[in-house]
Amino acid sequence: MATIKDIADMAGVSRGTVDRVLNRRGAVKSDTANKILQIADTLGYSPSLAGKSLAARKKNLKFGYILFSSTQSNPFFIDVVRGIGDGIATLKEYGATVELRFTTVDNPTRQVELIDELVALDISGLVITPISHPDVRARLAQLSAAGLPVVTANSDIMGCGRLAYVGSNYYQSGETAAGLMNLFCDKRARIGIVVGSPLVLCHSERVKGFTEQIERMYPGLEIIDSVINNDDDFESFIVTTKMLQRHPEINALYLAAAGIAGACRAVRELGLAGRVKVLCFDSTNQVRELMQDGIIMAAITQQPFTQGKKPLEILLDYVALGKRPSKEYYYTKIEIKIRENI
Amino acid sequence: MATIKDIADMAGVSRGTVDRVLNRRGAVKSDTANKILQIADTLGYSPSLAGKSLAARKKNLKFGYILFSSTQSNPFFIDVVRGIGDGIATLKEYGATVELRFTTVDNPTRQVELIDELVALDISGLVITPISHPDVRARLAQLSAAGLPVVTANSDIMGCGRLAYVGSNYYQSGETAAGLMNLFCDKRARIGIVVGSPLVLCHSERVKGFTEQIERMYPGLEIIDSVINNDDDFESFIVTTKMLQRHPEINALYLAAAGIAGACRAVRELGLAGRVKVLCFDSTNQVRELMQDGIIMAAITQQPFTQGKKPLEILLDYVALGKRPSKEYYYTKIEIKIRENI
DNA sequence: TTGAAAGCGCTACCAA
DNA sequence: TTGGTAGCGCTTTCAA
Repeated sequence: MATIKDIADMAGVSRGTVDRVLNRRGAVKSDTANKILQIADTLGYSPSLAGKSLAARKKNLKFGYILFSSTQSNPFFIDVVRGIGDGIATLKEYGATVELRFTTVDNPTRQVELIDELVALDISGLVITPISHPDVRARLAQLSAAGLPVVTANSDIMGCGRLAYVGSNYYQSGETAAGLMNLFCDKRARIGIVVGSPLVLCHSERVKGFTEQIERMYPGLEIIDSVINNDDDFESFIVTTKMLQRHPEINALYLAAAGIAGACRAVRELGLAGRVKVLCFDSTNQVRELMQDGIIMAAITQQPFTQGKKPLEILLDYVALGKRPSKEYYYTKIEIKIRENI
Repeated sequence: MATIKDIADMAGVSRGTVDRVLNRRGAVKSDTANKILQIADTLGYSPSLAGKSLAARKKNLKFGYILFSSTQSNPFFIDVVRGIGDGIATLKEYGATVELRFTTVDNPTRQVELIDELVALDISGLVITPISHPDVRARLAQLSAAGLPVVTANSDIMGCGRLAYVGSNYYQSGETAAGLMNLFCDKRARIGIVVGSPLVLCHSERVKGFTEQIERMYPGLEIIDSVINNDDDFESFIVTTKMLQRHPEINALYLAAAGIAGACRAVRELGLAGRVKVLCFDSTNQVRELMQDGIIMAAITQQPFTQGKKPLEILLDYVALGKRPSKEYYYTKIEIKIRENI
């Protein structure tokens, strides 16, 4: 519980000097500096967050947050937005504010525009759910290089020099799905896959992890067919129905995208409820109900709340408290939900 | 982002007066008080934690923490202790310290002694993993009545007037186990149960939730037999072996206690690996390995870290920031772990 | 019943 | 290269 004042007293210097040494601002004679570091070390000094936070108020920090997909189109993002709200409340402690913007998944140009808009607002940090597009990557790389800390959330983008990524490990989620499927089907299944779009990175990673883990570990699982539903319930119903009719031997469905209700409706209308085992991602009220009805066996979930909030905390620590994130990848927990624990 | 100063200025009074009104200390003329409350309301005032935390340092708060079972006897508590350590670090911000004591599960007299020892140290809050015994309950009730805030952790005790409970919902864990068993065994299983001791509340709740959920929802699951292992690996091996020999029709094991390795060894030595499906609680390195080997299918876990840390935060909020806990039961998440996501 | 001021730990700024 | 000081929001104490 040593404070800067303690150190200053012991070293016979002023608090300003100690501050300069510990935070590398301004020049200090190396003798004094060493002495101060030495004392700080033996005292086990660790700065008080409360003190820092109080002092940071004068800075009037502002952060930017760009999220793709609005809450309407995908219920998953409702909890992400709740997390962001909670993060904003925390930042208020530091007198910091957040500028939040939304984009759609398919408009990289617009996303770059939004980035520029926020930068013009003089933000000192940016959280973004980046669209996988060279233009976005280039703009982010440029900003990072210029010293603006960037944190990616929910979806990552390589080689842009960002500070950290917060989100799910989609590949491992896919592996987990494979393991679950193996247990649920007693090591023997013929599987149909429904995916949103091969272009959405998180969906394709989920499929990749799933198939590769099956190849490695579960020879009894066989992937029969795979269809695309573009995350749309109606399309999902159509393509799933067709797949199940085409391959009556399918006895398990792996839903790696949204459009879950549509796929489940296909199962139900073909009279396959309970006979075809269904595994999906993310938990919504719809999923909950479908579990109660015995259509869906299990859902693998992310931590949307954390994925909304944590990135802001990382930026704050970095900018206001001078603390680099302790790791580059903040993978959230991969949870398995069934009827009883959802 | 209104501050006490803002309110004071607008009301034309001093900060002291505002403080007296907002925190109900000292007497204030009701006219002034109303005016201040009114202004605070329209400004949407919410106190700054940083400010409070800084001011709280002068109080030199001290809390007590009594945990039963040492880290040696039960690996689950290693993570609980890690959580406590993290909580202590947080409290340091507030200049608060924690006195930590350990007891064994079977010595309520000793636990009461420890409580008294801590009270003599003039603590302003107590976290305890209480032993289910009238003496403990009575002492806690007495302290709570006298105004000492008490939070129970990991295990609860009724009717002692405690502020809150942080821990798992063991009954619901049992229900979740039933649901999982049903999915893993394709709605049809003959189950053997291994339990630590019918006297340990959390074990009996796990069994109760399990059997009741089976009665309600899963008619294909049949409980064949149940044995007691006193949480000991060697005993566990013996009784599990005997049970499996006595009932060769058993094809699923529900392990509701410690002594997991012993039970699994019985399965292995009888050549039943893979044929008898094993479900257990809490994740340790042993459990991890047994999953890799395909002996254990899944583990249902608590959140030991949170269960160690959260109680301290609740006490701090209550004592230092004057914030009552938002709920009485802080149930931690019931997680399902398989080979891929453990 | 109220006001004034000091102090909790840290940072920023000005003066030396 | 260093010291001194004011101020962030809140609590507490002393004086009025």
